[in-house]
Amino acid sequence: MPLTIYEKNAIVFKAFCDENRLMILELLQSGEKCACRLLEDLKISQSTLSHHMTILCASGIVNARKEGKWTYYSISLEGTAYAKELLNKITALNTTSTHCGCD
Amino acid sequence: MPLTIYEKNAIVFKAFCDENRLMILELLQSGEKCACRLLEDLKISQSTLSHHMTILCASGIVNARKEGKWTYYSISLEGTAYAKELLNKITALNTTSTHCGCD
DNA sequence: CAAACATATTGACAATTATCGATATGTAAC
DNA sequence: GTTACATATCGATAATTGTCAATATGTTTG
Repeated sequence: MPLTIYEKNAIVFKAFCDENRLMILELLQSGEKCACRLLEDLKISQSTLSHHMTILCASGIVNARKEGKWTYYSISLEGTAYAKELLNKITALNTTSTHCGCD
Repeated sequence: MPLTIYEKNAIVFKAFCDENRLMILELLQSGEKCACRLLEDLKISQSTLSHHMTILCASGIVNARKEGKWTYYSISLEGTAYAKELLNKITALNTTSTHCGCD
C-alpha cells in the first residue's frame, strides 16, 4: 500500500530526531564527506552508520555520491529547502477564522 | 545525567516524525482545541492521544492550557519559531571553506 | 457528597528502530 | 586474479516508542 502524506512527511523529519543523525549533519555542515571520514568522528559501528545514512538519504536532507570505492555524503540544498517549506506548512495557523462569524 | 544538545534538539523534531502527531498538528492549525475534540477526529484511544500531546508539548511546538475540566491545546508561535531557527542552524552549510585555502 | 465527565498516569504488550558482528558486494591496487 | 579497502546488507538482539485497557486525578453538576 502507498504511504499516506503524513507518513511521507514524517520520513523527512526522521532525519532530525535522532542524536547520531544530528551529529552526522553537524559533520556535514563543513562540506561533503565520505562515510569512512564520518566514521572516524562517531562512536558507532560501520553498519550502524550505513543505516543512519540510509535514513538521512530517504529524508532527502542528505545526498549520496559514489566515486570509486567511496560514497560521499552532503547536505542537500533542495532537501533542506523542502523540509523548511514543509515545517512552515505544518505549523502554519489557518487565517480563515473558525470560531467567529462576525463579519 | 543532563541531556546533550543533540538529544534536546531531537526532542523538538520528534513532534513531526509520527503520523498521528502530524494529524494532530493539522487539526490544531485551525485553532486551539481541547483533547476531547481532537479525539473525535482521530482513530486512537484517549490514553494514546494523551501520550502524543505530552510529546508535542515537550517539543515546545504545542501549548497546553487548562480550563476547568478541559485542556486546550494550540500551536505555539514561540515553539514553532524556535524549531524553524533550529532547522536553519542544523542544515546550514559553513561558509568558511575547508577544502580550499586559495585566498 | 455522589455521579458524570475530561484528562493523565500506569502497566502490559506490540511495533518500530537502533545497534552490532558477520558477510556480501563492488572497486582499486598489486 | 588475489588482496585490501569502502560501503551495503543480513540476521539477531537490545532499546525505544506506540498502543490500549484499566485506573487515578481533578472538575463540574446535581
